[in-house]
Amino acid sequence: MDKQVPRKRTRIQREKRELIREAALEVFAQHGFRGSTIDQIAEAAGMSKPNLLYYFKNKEAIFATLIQRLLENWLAPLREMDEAGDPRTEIRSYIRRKMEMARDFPRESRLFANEMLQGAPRILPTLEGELKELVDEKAAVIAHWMRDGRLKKADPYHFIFAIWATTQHYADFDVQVRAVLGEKRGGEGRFEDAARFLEGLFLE
Amino acid sequence: MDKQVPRKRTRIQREKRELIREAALEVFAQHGFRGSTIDQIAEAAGMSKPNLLYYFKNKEAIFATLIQRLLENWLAPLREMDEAGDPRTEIRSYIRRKMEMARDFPRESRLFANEMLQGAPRILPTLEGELKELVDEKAAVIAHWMRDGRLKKADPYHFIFAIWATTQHYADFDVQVRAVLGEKRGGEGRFEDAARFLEGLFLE
DNA sequence: GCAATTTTTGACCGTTTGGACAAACGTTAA
DNA sequence: TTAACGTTTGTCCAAACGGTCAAAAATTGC
Repeated sequence: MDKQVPRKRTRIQREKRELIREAALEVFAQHGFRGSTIDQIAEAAGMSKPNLLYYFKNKEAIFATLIQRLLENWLAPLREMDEAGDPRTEIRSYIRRKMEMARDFPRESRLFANEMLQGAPRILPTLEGELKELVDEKAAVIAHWMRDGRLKKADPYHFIFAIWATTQHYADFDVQVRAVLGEKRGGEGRFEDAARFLEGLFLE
Repeated sequence: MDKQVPRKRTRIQREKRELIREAALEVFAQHGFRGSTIDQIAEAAGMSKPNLLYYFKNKEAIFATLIQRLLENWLAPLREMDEAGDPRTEIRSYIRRKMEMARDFPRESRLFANEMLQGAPRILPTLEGELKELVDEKAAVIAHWMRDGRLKKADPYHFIFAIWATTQHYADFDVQVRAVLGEKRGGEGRFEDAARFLEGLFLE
């Protein structure tokens, strides 16, 4: 039984694999896994399909590396929430960071949303394991802050959900947001406006 | 040029078309338009592919009727918000209704989310037209309430976005919510808990 | 009961899809 | 120069896909 040892990668392999990931993110985020084709990704990456399949053994493998990398970045901001810090400052920077992610990495957000809509077939274990653990921990921190009267009392889990929902909304439903806000308010400033609003909402 | 007159429909046609819509909603909501196949929908509806295509001329046509019906129901709750009513009561019932929709019609919510993620190719005009008009109108109502000191001051547009985002989150990201809440709190009561939390968030 | 109509089916078609493969091409280092 | 290795391409395949069609089966109206 020859184990699948991760081969040493050449410079070209590293570059091309990154290029493919970039292209695949674009395509998967818009059409989901089943709705995307290898040809689409290959074209977006400026190479032929067989060439792409030289770097990734199949469609699943491309998706897998994206999802894996996504989850690392996804949990990072919440991890940074520090029990020792000032509650309001901590919450405020968490909202800020989440909002910046919605602005700067909308495709990652949409990829995640797509996976959720499909019932999270590939990351359910991570959600029930790593994510749940992290949220349990941070919810306890928030609950503690609330008990000490340093934050308005509320359900800490739904508090976290609400921050997720509202911030990611500006990435996932960006079309709708821009359509409703129209020319004037739908410009670049919309993320800044949203961040300010959310700070008021969650920290009033 | 023979116009496509909407034929009179038999009882069977009405029933089967409804059955197909039901099946298609299930499939489209999970996989999006491109990710869904006619065969999948036909099987979910308990009929053969050619039989399904006897009732709808193609995949697009099925999707179109779903989207059309969806938009009507989607705007209804916001339409009911009444300027003459008590602001806090109006907001509270809007949140309640939206939350009930997330609980009772999660597939509709996911279908909508899927369309958004793909850039709303089929409903962008409606968003820029009908939806924007409605939101403009209701945002003005809310702004008025706020100016009169009957509601805490905030940006009315982002206020509405936040209600959409948080309520729909419990339908679209249901897997995640259940995974994080776990056995105990992830049961049927989660929608009620969420509704209570959101009332506090938006109205306190 | 029977003719007209509606519904269902199986067989089929052209295209797209994920993926395999060998051959050709390029690069490097002895 | 050449052998070894990494990269790219064109060709091919089987399965899945969206959709058509004629004919069979079921239903309806008289």
